[in-house]
Amino acid sequence: MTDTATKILDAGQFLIQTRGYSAVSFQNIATKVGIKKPSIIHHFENKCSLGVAIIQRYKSNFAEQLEAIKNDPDKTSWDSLEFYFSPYFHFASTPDQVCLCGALSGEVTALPEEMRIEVKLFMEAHQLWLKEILINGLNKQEMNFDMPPIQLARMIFNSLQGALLVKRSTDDLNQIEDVRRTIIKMLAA
Amino acid sequence: MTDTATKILDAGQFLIQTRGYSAVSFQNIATKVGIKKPSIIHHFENKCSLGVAIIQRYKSNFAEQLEAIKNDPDKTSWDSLEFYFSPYFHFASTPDQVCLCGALSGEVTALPEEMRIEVKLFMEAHQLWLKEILINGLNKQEMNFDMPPIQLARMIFNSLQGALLVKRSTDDLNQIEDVRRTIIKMLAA
DNA sequence: GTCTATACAAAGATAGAC
DNA sequence: GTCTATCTTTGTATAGAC
Repeated sequence: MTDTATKILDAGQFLIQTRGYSAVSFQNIATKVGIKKPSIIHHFENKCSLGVAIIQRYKSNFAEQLEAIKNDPDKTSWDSLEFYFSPYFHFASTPDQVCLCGALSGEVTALPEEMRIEVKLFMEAHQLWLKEILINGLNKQEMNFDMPPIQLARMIFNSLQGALLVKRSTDDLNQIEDVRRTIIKMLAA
Repeated sequence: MTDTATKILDAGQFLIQTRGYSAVSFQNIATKVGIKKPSIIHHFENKCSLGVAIIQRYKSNFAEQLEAIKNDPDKTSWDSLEFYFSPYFHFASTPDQVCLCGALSGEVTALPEEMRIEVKLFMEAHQLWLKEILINGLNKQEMNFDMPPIQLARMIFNSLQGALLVKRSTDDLNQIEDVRRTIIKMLAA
C-alpha cells in the first residue's frame, strides 16, 4: 500500500462518512489528496473497487480492536461496551461524520453489489461482537437483562447507528447521549 | 395539485426511499411516471424544490394521522405506539424501502439547505409526538418506565430508524422485530 | 401541459506523454 | 506514478414548438 493509496482511502472514507457515496466524486477525492483525478485510477481501478477497499479497511481496523478488547482479561464487559461506544461518540463530536456503514445504509440499493456485501458483513460482525459482550456480562454477573442477547445486540447497534444519523441531521448531541444512557439502564445489574 | 404533479411526487418519494436522493435523477422519475424529463420542470422548478415538496407531503401525511390518533379517547397509549410502529413495519415488508427521512439522513450534508431543514423538522416532530404518548402512558398507568420521556422517545425513534436501514442492508427482518420487542419490554407496566 | 432539441457542467473512465 | 487531454455518458436545466 503506497502512501498515495492510503491518502486516497483516507480522503474517500472521510468524504463518504460526511456526504455519502453517490455524492462523492473522484474529483472531490483528488482535490482533497492534492492530486489529479486520473491518478486515482492508477491505485484503484474504478469507483466501486475504491469503495470496497474503504469499507474493508474500516471493517478490519474495527475488527482488530474489537478482538483485542474481547480477549483482555482485565476488561469488564462494561469496559468493552464503553469501548464500543467510543467511535460513535468520536464521530458525534465532529460536525458531519457518521459511521461509514451508517452513511452507506441510506443508499445501499444504489451501491454496486460488491459494496453491499461488505456493508452487510460489517453490520453482522458488529452485532455478533456485541452479543458476545452481553453474554459475557451476564455470565460474569456484571450485567443483567431478561431477553435474548442477540435481540439486545441488535437494539444496541441499530439505536447507535440511528442516533448518529439523527444527531447529524438535527445537530443535537442528546440524540446519542440519550441512547447511551438508555442502553446502560437496560443492562444495569 | 394536478394529477401529474402527484404522480411525480409519488415516484420521486418511492425512488428516494429506495435509493436515496443523490442517486435519483429526473430521468428515473420521468421514466417511472411515463413522461419526458423536462415535463417535470413544469411542475417543480428544480430538483431541490421537488425534494422539499416530497418531504413536506410525507411529513404532513404523517402529522395528520399522528394528530388523529392522539386525540382519539378510545385509544390507549399502547394503541398509539403500535400505530406509530406500523409504517416502519410496512416499509420493512418491502424489499427496499426505508423511511424517507432515514434514507436522506445518510447524505444529509449533500442536500440543499431547504431540504435539510425539512428533515430536521420531521425528526423533531416525531420525537415530540412519541414523548407525548409516553407521558400519556405513564399518566394513565398503562406504561411504566423510569427515565425522562424525551430520552426514551429519542431511543425509540432512533432505534426504529436505524433498524429499518440495517434491515434493508442485511435483508434480516429480525432487525426491526427485535427492536420492537425491546421497546415494548422497556415500557411494560 | 408535454414534447423535441439543446445547452452546459460534471461524472467515471481511458490513452498516452513524461 | 502522475500528468494533460479526451471520450462517453449522464446529470440538471432551458428554449421554444405544438
